[in-house]
Amino acid sequence: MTIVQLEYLVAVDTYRSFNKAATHCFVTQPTLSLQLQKLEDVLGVKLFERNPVVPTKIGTEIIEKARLLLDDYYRIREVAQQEQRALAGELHIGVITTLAPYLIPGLMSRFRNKHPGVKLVVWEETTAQIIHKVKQGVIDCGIVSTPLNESQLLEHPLFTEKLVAYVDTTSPLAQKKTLKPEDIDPAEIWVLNEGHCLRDEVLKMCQKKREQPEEPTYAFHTGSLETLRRLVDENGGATILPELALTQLSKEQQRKIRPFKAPEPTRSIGIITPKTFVKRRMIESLKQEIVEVYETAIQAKL
DNA sequence: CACGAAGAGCCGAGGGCCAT
DNA sequence: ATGGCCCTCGGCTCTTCGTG
Repeated sequence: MTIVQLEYLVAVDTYRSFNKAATHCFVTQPTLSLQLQKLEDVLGVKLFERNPVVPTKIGTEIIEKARLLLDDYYRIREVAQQEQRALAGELHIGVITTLAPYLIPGLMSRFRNKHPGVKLVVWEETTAQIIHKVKQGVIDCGIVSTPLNESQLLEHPLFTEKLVAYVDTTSPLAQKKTLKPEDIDPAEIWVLNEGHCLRDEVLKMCQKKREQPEEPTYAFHTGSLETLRRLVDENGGATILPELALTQLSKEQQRKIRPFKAPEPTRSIGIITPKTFVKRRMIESLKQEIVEVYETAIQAKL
């Protein structure tokens, strides 16, 4: 049994025609027929019915295994090719909406300068959508809040950022210089809509010391931290923001920041990939650039 | 290292089968 | 009868392996 025979097998299944499969494999039809015949001889089973070309029951089972095996074979080749070449190609990344506006602009320009051969394609999504797309192979990796504990995925840690309160001057919370999570009433803060991991983290954090879990009173369905911040500016109240969202604030806005007392609440950001991910060098470079963008942004804020 | 035999893989030509 | 599809056959090229 050879890889070529398995490629012919899968091609015949795909095109359901020896002729079209042969054209696709860049050989003549007799060559493909002969190889398939040999494969059938070696395996001792008939893989296809002819006229019309339909896989047999055992053929269907074998084709399924052949597809998996060829997938691994192509991955091995890609790994070897990547080692030989400069970084090139496309890298599809999913980024959670609470991170993308503060990370991606800087990351795009840095990455393009260092790796001009790589085209970054970024998808701004919720965590659930990113997990789904990574598992489906639609995107190569996702930048999300970790841990997720998904058995099919690998998590590569990037950085841990602090969470702070953003409090309007009219709020009683503004009287304190530092806060404890239990100072904040979850029913009285602006939060993201459902599906965003930061919403869950914030509600969990504020409800730790409360007996009855509370749902936020304010109803505004947004996935944007900028909208939350402006809601506080215009309507009063408070919200919880990650550190990266504090860059580029005006002096007046900076006065609304209230850090938490130690141990400060944080969120961990990491890259998720399928366990069998291929573009290792690209993702390693991506990790390095993200950490540098984060550190530069945090230092600029200080 | 050079050479020849054997085997593998390919192609074009031609034939058989089947549906229209 | 015709056309499409697949199989078989004969011959060519290339690679591998054994031998001197």
